[in-house]
Amino acid sequence: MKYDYSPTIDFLLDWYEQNARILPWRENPKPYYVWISEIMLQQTRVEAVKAYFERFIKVLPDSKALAEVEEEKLLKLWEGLGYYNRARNLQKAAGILVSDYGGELPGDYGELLKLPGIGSYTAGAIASIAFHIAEPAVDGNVLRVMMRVSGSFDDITEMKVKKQLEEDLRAVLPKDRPGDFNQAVMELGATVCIPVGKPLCEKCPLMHLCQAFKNRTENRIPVKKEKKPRQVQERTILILEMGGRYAICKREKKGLLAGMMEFPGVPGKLTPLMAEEYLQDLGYGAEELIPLGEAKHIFSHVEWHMTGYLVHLREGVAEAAGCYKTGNEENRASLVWALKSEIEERYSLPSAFDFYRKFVI
DNA sequence: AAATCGGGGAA
DNA sequence: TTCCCAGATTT
Repeated sequence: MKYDYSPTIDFLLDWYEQNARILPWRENPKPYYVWISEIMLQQTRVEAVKAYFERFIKVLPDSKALAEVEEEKLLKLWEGLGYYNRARNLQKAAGILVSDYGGELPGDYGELLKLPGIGSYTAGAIASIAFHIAEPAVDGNVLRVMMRVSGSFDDITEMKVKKQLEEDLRAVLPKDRPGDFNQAVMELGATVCIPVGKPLCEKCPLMHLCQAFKNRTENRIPVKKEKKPRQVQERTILILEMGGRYAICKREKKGLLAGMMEFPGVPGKLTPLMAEEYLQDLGYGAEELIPLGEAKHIFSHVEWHMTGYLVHLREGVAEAAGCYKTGNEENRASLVWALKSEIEERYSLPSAFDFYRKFVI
């Protein structure tokens, strides 16, 4: 249902002036900085983004630098942030900016929306914050705050609900300060109208006009569909060591952790005997096989239960084997024999492997 | 419309 | 444990 949010505007703008947090990307909200920060902030908390943002713009200060950087270096900068296609889309978009837009972001909502990695939220955020264009930026915060304000039990996981809210907000957005308004709602959602635990309604500038507060339904809004349980995958991780170097290989181009580096892995939970046999079949004669224990890593929709072994190989056997076949995965991925320092400084090894990474010395 | 894609902090 | 985060893209 359509709702008139215009009464919230002045309260939100006044509140934001007093309560805006100091954030790195707010100090100088030029389009490139707003863009990078907004991409990093997708499904990621402000606190986690701060350090990544500062390091990123130091190494890649503009879209030209981003367009030209080696992918390996880009992914290393992104290591640990997750959703790695965000980084690749960032670089694709930078290439388009350099070739079609003189290296600058376009000050137009529709043009922004065309760029890879930029959807309706991010286009609105960049347009309003960096260019003062009156477009809404509806994220999870805005949906939660506004559904509570209007007392709506609409399911916010449905796209049409988001579309409706965007439409309602576009109609009333203050033309002089659209960026401040959008940020005000998000700030309020992050610090007062919080998603988990009891919202701090007594501190809220919208308390007197909030339907959820009036009806005491703030803890029942927003409504969301329940998500399906995660699938559990057993996996055996092999840390192959030979002459002080460790084997890592590139994951497939598609799917989970696409194109990131990993320790060789095999689907299933292998016992020491099975692991030894597996290596033998591949032509790797293990000198010693040390169980490293079990580790769990939880992704959003999959759960890895890992069993790890440290395998000391005899010098030369790896060359004999030539390449490494990773379990049931059809392709044969060539191994990179890396030093500890190279794994730390050069190759992007996702956090999923943190537990076993410790055993690389 | 539903599934996929990371990781971490808080309750 | 579960939830959810300044979502976008693919199926």
